[in-house]
Amino acid sequence: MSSSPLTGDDLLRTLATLANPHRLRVVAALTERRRYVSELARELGISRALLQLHLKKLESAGLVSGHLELSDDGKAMKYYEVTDFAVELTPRTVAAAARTLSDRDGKEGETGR
Amino acid sequence: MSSSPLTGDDLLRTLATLANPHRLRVVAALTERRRYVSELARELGISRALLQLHLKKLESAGLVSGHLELSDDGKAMKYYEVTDFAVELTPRTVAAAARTLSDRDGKEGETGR
DNA sequence: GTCACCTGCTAGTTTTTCTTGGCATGTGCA
DNA sequence: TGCACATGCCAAGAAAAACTAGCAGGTGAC
Repeated sequence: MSSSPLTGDDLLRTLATLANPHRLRVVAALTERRRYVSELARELGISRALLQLHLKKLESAGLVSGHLELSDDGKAMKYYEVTDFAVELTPRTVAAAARTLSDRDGKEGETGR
Repeated sequence: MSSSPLTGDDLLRTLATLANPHRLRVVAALTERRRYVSELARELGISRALLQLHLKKLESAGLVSGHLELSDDGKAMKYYEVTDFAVELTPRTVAAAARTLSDRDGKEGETGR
């Protein structure tokens, strides 16, 4: 329930992260219940390498989180679950966030954040 | 106030469109008041060609709309203003949208739009 | 030992998006 | 006529994101 208005850069990262069909499906699947990487890859019909890349992006954006666990038979499984994010997108919220964007394209390191 | 849940493809388009610092600033500026292209380009400090491209994307995503008008001195000015969009981003809304995604990467032409 | 299943990383290609620069059109004004 | 400002579009290069393929390590079971 982090409905606290994000900074422009965070909003940008969140939007860019969600703006991908695979990642949207990943979030959808994990919303149902948590899953481990290989399981999810099979379910979505994409390669593990690709999925890991998407999971990495989702995780750095704080939308999902992964935890390494040992299954009963001793195998290492990395389980992922969704974070309880909440972002409201309206002209006002976007305008507010835009004002805190770090200079040019987010290259410059600003005070914000 | 179109808080009606978008289809997966529409959500994807909306997210992809907003996931850009220039477009975020454009929305922010237009939220204040409407503006014509050249005016906005000067204000944001970007080239007109670039801005037009961003405006085109924003418009096809339905986030802004432009109207050609004739100024008092007979010049053609294209004024843009923001649309009153509203999108809620939470695991549930994302999951719901993901289920309506057109097959592979949205390449397939579906019924929607 | 060999197979099946789990994780993680990286180099390199392909694809998409972003940007720039130039060119064309039209109006009013000195 | 030449200048200032408006619009629109396109070709081509630059940059960023997506994806593939391959290799590494580890455990349990037959």
